[in-house]
This record gives sequence, structure tokens and C-alpha cells, in this order.
Amino acid sequence: MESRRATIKDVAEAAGVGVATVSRVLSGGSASPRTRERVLAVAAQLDYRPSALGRNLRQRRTGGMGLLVPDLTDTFYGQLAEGVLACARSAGEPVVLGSTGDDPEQEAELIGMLLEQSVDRVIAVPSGGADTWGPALKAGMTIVFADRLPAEPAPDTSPARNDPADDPTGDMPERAAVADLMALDGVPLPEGRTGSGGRTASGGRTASGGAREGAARTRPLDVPAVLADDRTGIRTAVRYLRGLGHRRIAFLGGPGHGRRVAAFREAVGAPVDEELVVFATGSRDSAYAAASGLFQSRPDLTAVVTGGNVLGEAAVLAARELDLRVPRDVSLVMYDDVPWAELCSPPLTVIAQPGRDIGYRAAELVLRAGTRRPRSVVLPTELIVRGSCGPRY
Amino acid sequence: MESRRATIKDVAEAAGVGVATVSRVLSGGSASPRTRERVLAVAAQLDYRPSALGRNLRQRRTGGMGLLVPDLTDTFYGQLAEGVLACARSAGEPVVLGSTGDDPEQEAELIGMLLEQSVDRVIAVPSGGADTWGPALKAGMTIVFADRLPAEPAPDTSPARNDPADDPTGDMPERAAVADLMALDGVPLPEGRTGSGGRTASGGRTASGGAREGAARTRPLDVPAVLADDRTGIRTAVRYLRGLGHRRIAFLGGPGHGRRVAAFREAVGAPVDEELVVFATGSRDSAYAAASGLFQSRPDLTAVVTGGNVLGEAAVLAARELDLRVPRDVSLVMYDDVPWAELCSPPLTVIAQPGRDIGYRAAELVLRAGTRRPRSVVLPTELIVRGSCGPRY
DNA sequence: AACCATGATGGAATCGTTTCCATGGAATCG
DNA sequence: CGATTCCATGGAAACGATTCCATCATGGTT
Repeated sequence: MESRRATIKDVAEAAGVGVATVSRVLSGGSASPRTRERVLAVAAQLDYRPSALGRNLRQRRTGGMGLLVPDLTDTFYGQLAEGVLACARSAGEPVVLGSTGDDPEQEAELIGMLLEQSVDRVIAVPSGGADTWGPALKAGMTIVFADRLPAEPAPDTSPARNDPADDPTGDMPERAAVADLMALDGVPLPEGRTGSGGRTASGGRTASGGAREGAARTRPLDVPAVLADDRTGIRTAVRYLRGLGHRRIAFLGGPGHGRRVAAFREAVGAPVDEELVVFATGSRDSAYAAASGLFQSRPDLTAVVTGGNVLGEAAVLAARELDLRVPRDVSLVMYDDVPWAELCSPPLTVIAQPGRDIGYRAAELVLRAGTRRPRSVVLPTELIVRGSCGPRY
Repeated sequence: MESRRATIKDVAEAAGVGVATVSRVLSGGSASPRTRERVLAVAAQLDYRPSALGRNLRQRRTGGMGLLVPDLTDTFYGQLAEGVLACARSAGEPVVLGSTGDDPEQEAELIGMLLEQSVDRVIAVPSGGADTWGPALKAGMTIVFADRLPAEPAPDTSPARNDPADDPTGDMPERAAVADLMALDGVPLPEGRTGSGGRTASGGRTASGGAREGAARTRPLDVPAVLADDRTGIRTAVRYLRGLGHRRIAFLGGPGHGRRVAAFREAVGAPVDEELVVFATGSRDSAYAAASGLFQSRPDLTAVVTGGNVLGEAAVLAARELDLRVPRDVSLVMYDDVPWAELCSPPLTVIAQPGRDIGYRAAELVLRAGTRRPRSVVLPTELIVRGSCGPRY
């Protein structure tokens, strides 16, 4: 009863053929119909399942893919993960999961673990930058980023003031054709203002970069990505708020929202009121603190756009705590459409991005890699107007 | 630059020792301090990382653990997964993830995948019953159930009426001592009323069970589990609602809520109004339909307890759609404390269960297995009173 | 009729690790 | 001082698959 699983050798003996033949039959090689049939029958009868262990060792790679997300408690990443799993399941591939907590160090550790497991395909919502992902790339991993691109380390020149006007990413048609990644990630995240700390290693490591450093900075990683069209989403939201009469619109961002804040800056136009652009770390506490601080320091703001659903949650909570009515006192647009957005009262107006699709497409890309050089994908966002925005009074 | 990873053989040669010695040094065997030091130095210098592939093949088992949950879009399972990942990370073990969609067939498929990968430790929120998990057990897997126990197939006798009175699970002290599992899962899920279908294989397979079938039915699986104290949680909620004057209290359940509905029946007492006990499948649509149907068919009910947060969400939505005010027209208690429970207005009164802890403990159990026969764990629940319950008018 | 091409087949090497076993030297004990 | 023990050590055999390569049979061509 407790017999161990049948091996290919067992099948070969039982079928009276060599192991090579069995292997060929099972993996679609050439074999005479007679033998094929017999082998198949014996294999079925013995309930033989090829061990992934032997195969993986021989081909020096584990099948399947790794999936690295910041936090599964965030509904959006849950959706994304479901998408990845759906694709992986239909391909019959296993998925190794890791949660980084938006911490580059944990992320690096998880990458190390995947390397050890010889998992050479990874889908990641990256937290670290080139420091973290360079080694993975060099180790030959096939990587697809989802939902974000790695934050680029801030240039060493005056990180406090990144004048968005000097970024010529106007309508970026040709740059997109040449280098889709860089065009999409036009403006680096203004590290100076964020509290997203913990990237202690970056300063020290880059010292060894040498002459190529400038170029590496400009285009650190050449990795395909599946992203939502943040720029259009944010722009649509800002225009919508503008149309309602709002002029002092704040942005509440978190780690990984670099492209969104850039889009926000672009959408609101030249003189950006920097006090209205606030960042939190990944935690719910930090999000709440940031939201609360924002409302208190700038009671004159009339609308807020949040870069993710955890921030949106925090904004609702903070507003309630400070007796700000939504949308009467403050209008709110949240990034991410999550089921509970409709439960709030008023229901939250959101910028919906297709989390599940993002995951699915990313998984497709990472599986197809090798067949065809995967190119980045940008999926549309949609402004879903519910009840959390009103005219400015 | 593109050199492949160093193997143990490379280290052995570079250090001038045999591979066996390297292996011993690296896995804590005996070695002279001199050699140990040298090997360690060489290994570090070569950036050697033992390949899990070779090790796994040799020991005929993959490290790490599988994790099977119904749906990562459900915040509670997100919390649970985070707990598992936290424990796995601290043990340096990989986690292979699968999402079952509450479908026994998909679950069985995923188990097959894990078997193929030689992942012999699994944490699961089970959807299928003994049909699904028996094979896994027989294959020698170490299994720990989390959050639920497998549904037992309904006895072949009149599945429509399961008189709860004939279940003697009164206060179950001694039964718990003998068989914690069965005591906890006193009353089978009333399959007749649910729409959780899809267990097509069960009828066919069990035909081969033979004489032992009756016994197998009574105690199908001997697997440790980490559960929340559903019984106390539900009882507390029902008593709380009773104290507010509610008499017609409904229960809205989903797949896997067998123990909760049993506790509900027990808590409301002998003549259970069966129309007030309604089940949905796992999907949000089905949950909404069930909630809406319940409110419409029984407008006289004054309170609802939902067996999970997706059902709670559905109840809020359905109530709003039908112009039922919470808590004025209907009081609501939701199982699961999720961040957005506080966002609703009024904020939802919930039965909190420690999702993260459940996952963490389950992972601990599954890792410790072999050392010590793991026993089941029951974690406390807590009624968190917010604003969704009011006195009956 | 001899020869060559083709296709099916099995033996054996290989992947990177752990672990069994034999060997040799040093140390301890009688 | 001899014998016994003990420990460090390296060679080699697994683990279960894939895949290269040689072999053999067959059928068609010259």
C-alpha cells in the first residue's frame, strides 16, 4: 500500500522496452504505433507520473515560474496573483510565491531562493531597483515586471527638485517604439520626499559602477513589463476633477507609484504644489499617517487622488476621523477598482486597472519567452465614476 | 560573464578536497576546522549556492510546501497566505501556490501537480472531500488543513433534512480529546441545499470503497488542522444579536462554511427556520444572488450573519439595492475582519478570526511534521462591535 | 543483388547533490 | 609498544529523468 511511485524504469520493464523509448513516447518523440500504445497502456496501468525532479535536474532548470508581489493582503495584488495562477494552471506549470513587503532586501532574498530552486522565470512587482534585479538578470533569469517598473535610483544631483518640465516625454511615440520601458517610466520617483526607505545598499553599491554608470542609470534594466496605462488613467481622473471645479488636488502615493505621480505632475501642469504630493511606505499605518497629515497640513485642498487602494482606504479613514465629508468637503479618486470600493458610502470613484489581466498577460509573456522576444504590454485603465467626487464648493 | 553557476565539484577542486567533504561542511557534518574553513572560503569566493535540484532528486523530495486556497481575491485568504509566507520565509523554504476556486476538480488537479513536483507538504483550505484528499494522503503527503475541514459527503439517506438535534456534539470535551477533528466538524454541510456542486466523481469512485466505506465516511481523514473557533464566534454573534432583540436571524453561508452553519444552528436553538439558512457558491455573483434572494423571500428577518467576507460584501450590496438600511432595517454581522469592514458606513460589526496567524501556525505544523505528530490547533475569534447592528425595531 | 537511407530502439552518459563505505592516519588505552 | 578506536576524508553509487549515439531492421533504389 505504501509503495513508492513508479519510475520510468518500472514502466520500461513492464512494457518490455528501454527507458529511452518510454521517455520518447511520453514526451512526443518518434515511436512505432505498437510500442507507443503498449507503453501508454502500461504507464496508465501503473499510474505512472514522471517525476519533475529527474527532469528538472537533467535540463538544469525547474519548470514553472516565480511570482513576487509586495503584499497579498492588498486586494489588487490578489487579483494579479489570480491572473498569474490562471495562466499557469492552464499551462500546467507550478508557481512559487513570495511576498516582498515592498522591501528590496526581502525581495533580494526571495530572488536568491528562486535561484537556488533553479526557477528561472519570474513575474515580479518589483520593489528594489537595478541593484536587486541586476544579479537576477545576470544569472539568466527570464523576468517580466508587472504593475510597476523598478524605481530608478535618484541621480546624485539635487534630488529635492526634479523639475518635471525638463522631461521631454511629451507624447512619446517614437521613444516608445525604440525603448518602451523608458518611455513609460519617464520621470524618476522623487526619492527625496518619500518615506519608502530601506534602500540602504544602493548608495554603496553603485560606487563600483564606473564609467558606464550614466548609461546604466538612464536605462538600467531591459526587461519586458505588463503595465496599466497609468498616465491616461491619472490624467483622466485629474481632468475629471478639474471639470468639477477642483484646483487644489493632492496626490497620495506609495512605493512603486513613481509613474503615477509623474503622470499626476504632468496632468496638473507646470507649477506643482509640492505640499500636495505626499508619499507613504507600504504599510497601512504609514498610509493613514500620510493621509491624515495631508488633510491636516493643507485643509484647503478639495480633492485627492490616491495611487493605490491601500492609500484610498487610508484616505477614507483619515477623512472620516477629521470629520471631512466625502465628497462634500473632499473629493476622492482611488487607483484600483476593488470589490469593496462599491461598499463605501458614498461608493468610491476609481481608476480601474485590470489586475487579473495584468497577471495573466505577464504569465503568458514569461512562458512564451524563448519562443519570441517578449515586448512590453500596456493595458487600458478606466475611470469608473461612482459617488466620491462632487463639485468644489 | 555568462558562466553557469559553480557546482559542488568546482568547489571541491578549487579547495583541493573531495565533493563529499564539501557537502559535509556545507550541511553541518564533521570536518576538521582547517578544511572547513578552506571550503567555506572557496565556496564564498566562488559564490557557490547548492542547487536544490540535485539535493531534491537525491532525497527524493522537494523542500518547501504547497499552499492551496480557494481565491486570493478574498482578503481573508490573502491574510492567510501572508501568514504562511512569513513562516516559510523564516524557514527559507519555497511555497508553491495554487488557487482552487472552491472547485474540488481543480483542487485535485493541483494536488496532482504538487505530487509531480514531489512537494510532499501541503497547507490547504480544502474544497474537496475524502475523494480528493485520500489519494494525496496515500501518496505520503504531509497535509495540514487551514480554516476549514473537508466537507464530508452527505449520507445517502434523505439529504434534505439533517435534523441537527440528533447530533450529540453538546460540549464535546471528551470527543475532542480523542479525535479533535471529528468533534470540531460535528455536523456535515447540508449538501442538499447548497449549490456548491461539481463533485461529480464522488459517486463513481466510492463504489470501490467496499465494506470499510461506512467507517471511512464517519472519519474520512486523519489530518491536523488549524482552525478558528467558529463555534464560539458564531455563538457570541448570535447572542449579541439576541440581546439586541433580534429573533429572526438569518445565516448566509458559502462553500466550506459547514462548521459555521452548524454552530449557527446550535446557537439559535431547536426549531431552526430553514428558510433563513441560505448557501451560495464561491463566486461574488452567487453570493449577491443568495443575499438578495434571502432579503426578498423573507422581508421579516431582522438580522443576518454571514459566513465570510465575500458574503458580507454581498449582503451590504443587496441590502442597499433593496433599500434596506443597515442597521435600521437589518443588522449585519460578518465573519472575517478585513480592513475595509471599517470603511463601510456604518462600519461592519464582525467576527474576527486571525487569518495571518492561522496561516503561520499551519505552516509551522507542516514544517514540524516528522519531528512531532502535529495536533490540531484552534485559534480564538473575537466579536468586534462596530456599527452594523442595532436594536430590533 | 548490393547498397543506402530511414526510422525505431536501447544502452549509457549526464545533470548536482547526498550518503554509504573503505581507507588511512592519529590518538588513546591496555 | 601494540592494538583498538575514532575521525577526517575521498571515491563511488544512488536519485529519475532526458538525450546522444550506436545498432539493427526494413524498404526502396540503382
